[in-house]
Amino acid sequence: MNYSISEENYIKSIYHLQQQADTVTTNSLANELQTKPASVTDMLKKLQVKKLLEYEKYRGFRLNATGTKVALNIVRRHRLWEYFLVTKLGFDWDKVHAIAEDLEHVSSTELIQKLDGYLNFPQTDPHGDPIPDMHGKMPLIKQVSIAEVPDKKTVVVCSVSNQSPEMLALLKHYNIAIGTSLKVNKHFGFDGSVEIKISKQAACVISEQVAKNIFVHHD
Amino acid sequence: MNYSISEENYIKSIYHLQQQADTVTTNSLANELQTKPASVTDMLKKLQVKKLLEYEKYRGFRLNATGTKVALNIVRRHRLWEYFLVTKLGFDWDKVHAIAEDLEHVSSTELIQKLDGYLNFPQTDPHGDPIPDMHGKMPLIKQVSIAEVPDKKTVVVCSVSNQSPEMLALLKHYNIAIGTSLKVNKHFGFDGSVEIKISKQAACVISEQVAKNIFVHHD
DNA sequence: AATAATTTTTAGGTTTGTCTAAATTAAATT
DNA sequence: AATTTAATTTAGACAAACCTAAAAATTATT
Repeated sequence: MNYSISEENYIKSIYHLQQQADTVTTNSLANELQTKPASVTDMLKKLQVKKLLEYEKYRGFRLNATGTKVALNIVRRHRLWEYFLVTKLGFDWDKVHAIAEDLEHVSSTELIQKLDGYLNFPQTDPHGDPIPDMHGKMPLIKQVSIAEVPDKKTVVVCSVSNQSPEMLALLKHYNIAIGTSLKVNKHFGFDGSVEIKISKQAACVISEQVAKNIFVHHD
Repeated sequence: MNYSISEENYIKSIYHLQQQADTVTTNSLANELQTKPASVTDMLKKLQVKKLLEYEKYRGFRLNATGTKVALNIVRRHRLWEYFLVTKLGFDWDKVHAIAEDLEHVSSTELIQKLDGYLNFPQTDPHGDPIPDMHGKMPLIKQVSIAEVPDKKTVVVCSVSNQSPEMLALLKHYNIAIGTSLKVNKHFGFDGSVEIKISKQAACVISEQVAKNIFVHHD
């Protein structure tokens, strides 16, 4: 099956919204896609006819197994291209999203297979988000926020849940990026702040709010 | 200015047809694009309004300066992607066209700039066709068919004008590809056939017809 | 030069994806 | 429980890009 760019964008957005709430509403999807609720309803009918989702009028909707597989394929393409743009073309990781948004719709399976191999089968994209395999299987990467890491443990940053410009500025200031290895020295019970140490830099303290948004995995 | 995928396909096809005849007809364009003449007329009106071509009813049409620039940009993107697909992803050069056809419509200038740099500013695509630069300037590569090369000269294959499956099979048989270096030993006046020698392989004779279709430049 | 054949354009219709405005259903409030 | 508010859907239009069939213009043939 082949889907239009528009259909793919809807499928992908539904998939993303489902990660948070398990059933998606017309308004939230319209908002996500910067379109009008009436347009969403129109497209839902189409996707339902194509048997990609469960949909009951006025009741919300969610992707079924087929729809999820399609979504994961789009996510796979998106994240592989992001990885390519950062590691090969030298883009900053916070600037690749829009371009990957276009590239993800080029749907040659052979292209994606070869790209995957060329990139050496990366497990996560530059933001630390896992890249589904050909069959839609996500690599399991146990990730924990810094707030939950025991003292004295060394970990590797693998994703950042809040990607606002403010957060990115902060990360740049602390010199933290995906792949950065750091040691969690001590948690301060009073305000939940955490002292961390990055390789040869001086130790520094991050607030609980920041600690909760930086995810890491054991080394 | 930004153009739709459809508009870009029309512009590119007009450009290609202009290379041969200098004014393009509705039917030939319809044929090139696998569409109907009526659809072509519709699009021509649009492109005329956007001031990309000279068009007189019933009289044929051609891209103006602006249109040509747009076309060259699309050609540039197409050829850079083809080069990428072959040299980085390991595709066969005769299989990349369709995929590049999709990739060429991703129109981020920054993407193409970085891709160009990553590929080391190639002058020609895998078929030996020149890649226009950012401003639409084509690199001048003096190319001559093997039939015209003087005896005893060593040259590098840079393009093949006939790209039929039969021709490609022949090239594969002789072990000739873009970039292959070969020595032109001797022209046989009787039938125009030519003896060539490729690096460590035994010398072989190609027919005049083949010699006329393989273009080379001096080393 | 008149007619036949071909090419191109116009007229009007279809599909996809969007929209606004109105109607309907569900949820929240009193 | 009745009513107000909010969310969703329907109805009807619109633009882009395509189509078929008919009309108009050009080119070729006799």
